[in-house]
Amino acid sequence: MGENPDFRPHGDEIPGVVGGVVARVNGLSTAEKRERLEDLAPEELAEIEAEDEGDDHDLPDLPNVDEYDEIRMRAAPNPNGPWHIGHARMPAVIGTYKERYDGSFIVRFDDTDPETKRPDLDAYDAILDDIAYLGFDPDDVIIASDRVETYYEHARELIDAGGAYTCSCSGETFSELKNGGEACPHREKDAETTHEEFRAMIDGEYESGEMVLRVRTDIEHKNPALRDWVAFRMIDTPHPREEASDYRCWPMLDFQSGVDDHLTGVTHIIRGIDLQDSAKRQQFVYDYFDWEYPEVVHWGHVQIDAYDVKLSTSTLKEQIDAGELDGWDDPRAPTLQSLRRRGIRGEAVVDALIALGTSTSNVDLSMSSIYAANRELVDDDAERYFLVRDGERFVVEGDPDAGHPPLHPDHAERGERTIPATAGVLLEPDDVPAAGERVWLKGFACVRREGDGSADDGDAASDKRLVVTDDDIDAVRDGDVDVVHWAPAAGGIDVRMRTPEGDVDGVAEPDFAETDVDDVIQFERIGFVRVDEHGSDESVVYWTHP
RNA sequence: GCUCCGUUGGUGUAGUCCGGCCAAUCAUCUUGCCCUCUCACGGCAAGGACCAGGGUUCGAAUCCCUGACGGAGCACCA
Repeated sequence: MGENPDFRPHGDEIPGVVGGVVARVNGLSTAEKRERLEDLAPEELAEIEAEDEGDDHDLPDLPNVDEYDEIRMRAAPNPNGPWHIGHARMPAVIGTYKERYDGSFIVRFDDTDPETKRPDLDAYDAILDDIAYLGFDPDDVIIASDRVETYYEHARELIDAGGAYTCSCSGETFSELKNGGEACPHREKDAETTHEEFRAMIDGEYESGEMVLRVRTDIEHKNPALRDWVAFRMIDTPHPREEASDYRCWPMLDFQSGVDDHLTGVTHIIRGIDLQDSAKRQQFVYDYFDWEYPEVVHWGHVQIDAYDVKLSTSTLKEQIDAGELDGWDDPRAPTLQSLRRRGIRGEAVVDALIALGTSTSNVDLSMSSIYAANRELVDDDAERYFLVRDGERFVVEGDPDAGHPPLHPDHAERGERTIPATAGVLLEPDDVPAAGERVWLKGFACVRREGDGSADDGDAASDKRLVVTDDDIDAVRDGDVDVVHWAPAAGGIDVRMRTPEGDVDGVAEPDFAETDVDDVIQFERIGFVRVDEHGSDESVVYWTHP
C-alpha cells in the first residue's frame, strides 16, 4: 500500500482477501513451501537460507567490525579480590567475541588507586585463575602500575597541547565553580607553570589533596560530569606492589584507561553503564592527541537471585573477615571460586552469561540458568549414589541380601553398585511408609512396613520392620508404590554436604567411597554434588544443583 | 537540581535502525502427561509479555510527544 495509495481506504478488506491464501500456504509442509518458492522466486529462497546460516549467535555483532584488521578487546579489572559471578560477564563476552572474530583479549589490571581501592596482592593471580576457570586464555596481561611513566609522558604532551592545567583548588571549591559553569583561576595559567607544578607532583612535593592535574574540556558543557575532570592526583599511601611503591602522583581511571586503550590498540571497549560518561570525558583527551576513539558497548548491572549476600567484592571481604563466610569459596558466597568448588563448570557460567546479551538495562541472572547449563554438561558423566539424611533405621526381613542399582541409568555398561541390607536400612523420614504400606527400595525390592513404631523398645525396634513382599515392578508401574533411595544401617559412609543454605549431614552407601575427589556425582533424588574430600571420619561433598 | 540511558511473560532474550511476513522467537521456569526401579536425562503439551496515555498511518512492539517507573554520572573510586 505504500506503493499503491489507492488501496489505502480498503485496508480493512485485505485480511478477507488474502486470508484464504495464507491459510493454504501455512498448511503446506516446509519442503512443499521451499519447492514452491524455488519456482516462484529462487533469489528470495537464497536470501532466506543465507540468513538462517549466520543467525545462531547469542550475542549481537560488534559495531563496525569491518573497519578493523583485528578486533582487540580488554578486560580491565580492579584487582581488589577474587571475582564474583557478575565479573565473569566481561571475560565471557570478550572471550566469545574473540573466538567469533579471531581477535585478541587483553587483561589489564587498572590498579592506579593505592588507597581507596587498594589492590590486593593475591587478587592479580586469583583473577587470572578465575579467567582460566571460565575457559579463556588472555593474549596479554598488563598492569597499569607498571606503566606510570607512560602516563606521565602523555600528561606532558597534553600540557604542551594546551589540554591540561595544574589546579590547587579544594574539591569543594572547584565543584561549586564547576556546577556554576565557572572556570577556576588556575585554568588560564601558562603551560610552563603547569609543567613546573606537574613535575613537582611527580617528585612528590605535594601532600595528598594539594594539587591535581585537570584536563581542560569545556567548563560550560551542559553535562556537569564532563567539565574539567581530574587526570592526576596525589596519594600519600604507597602502592602495595613494590615495583610501584615510590609513586605518589597517580592517574585517574579516565586518563589511564583512555591512554592505555589507544596504546594497546583496543578497537572495542565493553564496559558497564557506570562508565557511560567515560567515553565522552576521554574524547577530549583523544581530540588533543588526534586519536580515534574505539567502539564502545555498554551494559547494565547483573543481579543474581538465590543469594542473600550482595554482589560486591568489598562486602564479601568484610563477611569473610568477620567469619560469616569460611572464605572466597564458601558455598554460600556468590563467587566463581565457590561455583568451581561446587562442581559447576566455567563453561556453564559462560553459557548463562552470554545468554544475557549486552543490553544497557540491568538484568537479573537466575542461578537456575547456570544450573541448567551445567546439568547438561555433567549429567551423562555423573554416577549415581544414595545419600540418606536424618536416616530412620529399619530391620529388613526376607531376601535378597543386597541391592544393586546401576551406576548410571543410561549406561548399564558402567556396572552397578552393591548396597548390603542384612544389617537393616536407613530411610529418610519423608520416605517412611505408614504401617502396612509398601515402598520400593530402589535397586533392592518392594517392602511392606510392619509395626507402627509405637513400641519403641530401642535401637532395632521390633515394630520398625520392613518385610520384603513378592510384588514385582508392576507395583511401581501401576503407581501404587513409590521408589525411594536408602542406605545400609551399618557400613555406610558419613557425609557432610555443604550447600548454599548450610551444611547437611547424611549417610551414603558404601560404594560412594570409590568416587574420586573432584568427581561430580548425583545423589539420587537429592541432586548433584562434587566430591571434595574423603576424610577418615567423614567425606565432604559440595552441593552443585538439583 | 543538572546530564545521560533504559522499560517485550517469573527470569533472560529475538524482533525496534528500515512500520505490514508479530495472533511476538528461543531458552530457562511452572504445571500436566509419557518414559523411567531418581523428583536426573529425554519426549509431548499447556501457562505466561510488547510500561501508560496521546499522536502519525489503511496499518505501530517498531516512528513522534507526554508521563510513570527504573538505572547511571555530576569523586582528588574503579
